[in-house]
Amino acid sequence: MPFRKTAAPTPAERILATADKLFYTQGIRAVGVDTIAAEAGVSKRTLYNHYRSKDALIAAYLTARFRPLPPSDAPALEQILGAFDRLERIFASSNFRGCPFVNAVSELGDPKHAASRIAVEFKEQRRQWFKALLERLGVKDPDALATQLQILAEGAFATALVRGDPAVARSARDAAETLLRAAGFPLHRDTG
Amino acid sequence: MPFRKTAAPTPAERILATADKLFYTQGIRAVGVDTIAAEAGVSKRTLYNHYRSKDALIAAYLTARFRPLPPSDAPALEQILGAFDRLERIFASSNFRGCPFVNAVSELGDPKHAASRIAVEFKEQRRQWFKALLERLGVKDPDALATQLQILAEGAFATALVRGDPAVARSARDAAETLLRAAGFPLHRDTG
DNA sequence: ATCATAATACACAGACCTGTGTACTGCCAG
DNA sequence: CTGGCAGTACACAGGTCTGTGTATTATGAT
Repeated sequence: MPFRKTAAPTPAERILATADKLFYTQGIRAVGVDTIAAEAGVSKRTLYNHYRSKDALIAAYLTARFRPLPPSDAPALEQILGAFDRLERIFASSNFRGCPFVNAVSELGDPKHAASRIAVEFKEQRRQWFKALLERLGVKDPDALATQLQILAEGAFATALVRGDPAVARSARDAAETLLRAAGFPLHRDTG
Repeated sequence: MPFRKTAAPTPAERILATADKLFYTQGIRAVGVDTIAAEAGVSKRTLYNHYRSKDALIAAYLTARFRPLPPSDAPALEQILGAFDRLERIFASSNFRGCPFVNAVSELGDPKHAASRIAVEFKEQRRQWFKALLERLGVKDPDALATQLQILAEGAFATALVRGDPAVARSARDAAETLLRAAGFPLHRDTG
């Protein structure tokens, strides 16, 4: 089957894309499989032929969102602060509804659900991303600082969700800058 | 009706207490009114006589959780860092399930729901608590720093929820210390 | 003792949920 | 042309959900 990459999306892809949109914007428990199948232009039977249960579809939804940040050889400091800059754009997007992984954990509750494991792994991956860059910078305790930066990003997500104000990202970025400065990186100083 | 304060709780109180426990630990959408009524030892009719709808009960649940921090005349720095210390105990409690306000916003989605308003007000109240203490300290920009501290606390909540690790609170506290130090407060220095 | 209030038990409506069963249609490879 | 496969349409089971209706009992104030 040649040209699959540019051809129309398969039913499975449409189902996943629709689930992603609805799960994220309306909540996992709030959306039924009937709705997903209908919106994906697919019969419910087909949906269950591709995903054995709603839980499996939920797991697939989160797995598909689990993408590593693309590697870059830009300066480490730039990358770290750039991540916070990107948050503001994410928060400003019209359908922003918080972090899908945190939302899933919060909604599902059950720590034994696959969603919990995926969420933990995702967050740890993000933390490691920070850590690798901090190691490249040679800071004293990259692990601790990475955790702190990750907490800042997490807090920005939650606060942006509640307040509905993307500017929170800038506050988080400012705090990140302060933490980096305190770790010995002057950046450009605003005050002489 | 004398002795009401020490007498057995009224049905309305039992309903609210039960709703609080179940909503918080299992999720709002995951718990039905039948369950709440049964667990509160009350007929469903009674529940609906006290709360006109589940949404009203949700709002009452969050309103009841909306309690201001008790005023204290301890040193401002002590109070701020003490707040982060308390987080660790909160996170370690066996039924910790994240921030009920954030969870409600995340679960309900609808920004028009009363829960959203209550959550925004609660978070702003917390921020103002930080801000008042920072003003007392005479920091340069109390508003900005208050937001940053609030973001840290928020991030600690979400991270503790996902990771299930109360020690996150200490990371947040460390970051808060760094931010305060950078604002000109030496605290006690660990390093000469 | 009486009477209003409050709570109870219980059935029910109407909607929605996940998941399955079944029979039919279109399509494509051989 | 034909057989298999993927998808469709549609009904249904069995459960849960919110919210209401109704008739009965308990309680407490006067």
